[in-house]
Amino acid sequence: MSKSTDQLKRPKKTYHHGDLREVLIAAAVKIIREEGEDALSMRKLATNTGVSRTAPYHHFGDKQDLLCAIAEEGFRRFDLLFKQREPGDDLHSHMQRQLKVYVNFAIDNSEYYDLMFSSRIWKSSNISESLKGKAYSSFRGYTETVTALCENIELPNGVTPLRIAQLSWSTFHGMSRLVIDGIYVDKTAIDAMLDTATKLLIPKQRS
Amino acid sequence: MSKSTDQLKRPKKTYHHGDLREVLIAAAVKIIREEGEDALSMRKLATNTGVSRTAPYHHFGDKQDLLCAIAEEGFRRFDLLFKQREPGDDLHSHMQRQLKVYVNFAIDNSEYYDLMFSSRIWKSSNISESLKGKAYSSFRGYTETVTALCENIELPNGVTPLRIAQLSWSTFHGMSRLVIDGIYVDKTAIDAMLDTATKLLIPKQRS
DNA sequence: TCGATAATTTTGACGGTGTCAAGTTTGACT
DNA sequence: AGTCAAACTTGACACCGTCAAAATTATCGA
Repeated sequence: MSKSTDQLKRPKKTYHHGDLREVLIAAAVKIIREEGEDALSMRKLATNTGVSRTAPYHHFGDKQDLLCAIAEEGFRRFDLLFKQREPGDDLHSHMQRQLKVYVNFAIDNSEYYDLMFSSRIWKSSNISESLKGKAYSSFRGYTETVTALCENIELPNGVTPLRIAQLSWSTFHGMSRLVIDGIYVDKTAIDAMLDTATKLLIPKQRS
Repeated sequence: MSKSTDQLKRPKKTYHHGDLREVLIAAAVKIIREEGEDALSMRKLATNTGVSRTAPYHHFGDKQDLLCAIAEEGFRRFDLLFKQREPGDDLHSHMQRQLKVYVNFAIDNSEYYDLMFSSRIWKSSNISESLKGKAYSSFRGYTETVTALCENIELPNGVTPLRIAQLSWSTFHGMSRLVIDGIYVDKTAIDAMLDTATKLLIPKQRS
């Protein structure tokens, strides 16, 4: 009886299962984290969740579609971490902190990061528009921060803030991937590398 | 008659097919380049080559084993390109040129580069030792060049040549991957980014 | 030259995968 | 209460990696 009144504003709860969609995403992330991306199959995912093989196809048109949803969730979590700025923090210290946040996020949440920058997703034609939008807005935010940082700083000839942003993003992405993909094994060197990166790439002042 | 005398020194030609192993690698690379890595299956590879489904398993214990062989071939080709230094070229110009060689190789030969730095390969336990060796020697060579470059240069506090090598490698790897994986689409900006990278990361002289 | 031997390739089989088509159950709304 | 659509299941198909056993073929010693 009170049920029907609750119903008015509740888009989350779906008909049969509760909210299969969210459960599926969580279960998929769990499989990837514990057994690797290759171990994720739609069938295993369905079985683990307790539904039949093709049930997920009612929430995701495709396996690819599921992967996009996970990537998007990754960007959501990343933004939450990356956006926050401690008060009373000058821009340079803020930036320095954020770089570590970036790389640490990538390493500690590689289930997400892998998909956020997966070639399978970005090279395919059926990447979701919302994922694209989220990713681009992340990069735009990053570029703006770097640009602000470059004000009142004398840059070398022909070097623009945009270039520094692209370049440093490449650097942190590359570093993250080398660790995630198992090529760099010495994680303890990461901090030192980040410090060096800050000194060379993120300008404080140039003498 | 002359056949048996030829036989003395010829480890290449194998018994039945000729040299299936090399042919398989080439065919695999072709499939990856034309249809993407996902499209490569042992069965299709066999069919394309004109042998039965399981014939490749006599030359590669595993699909993984085949991928390792391709990656190794990739490092072989990369080394050929990267090693050569034009005479009468000072170290800094040499380095500047090599960075473009690196990124161009990665982009133009992504069939190889993808596998050379593939997490599937590097995170698995059955990566071949020879591949490991080849990869490490590549990085060592790079580090040595950067170190030589840093001689007589005053580096910022706490920055070592090794760090610069690691950092710049990360940068070029990251840049390559962002392009290869379809995240950076504007390839025309690459040259400008590389110039900026040289200015900031590869020291000529610090004022 | 022939026959043994080992390298090479094939056929058959098993369990796993993505996903489409058709049917069945179930919740919500009039 | 009955309709309708959303959610889910069962069945089927064409692939996939790879193991075991059989068949083929090249090489070498006699």
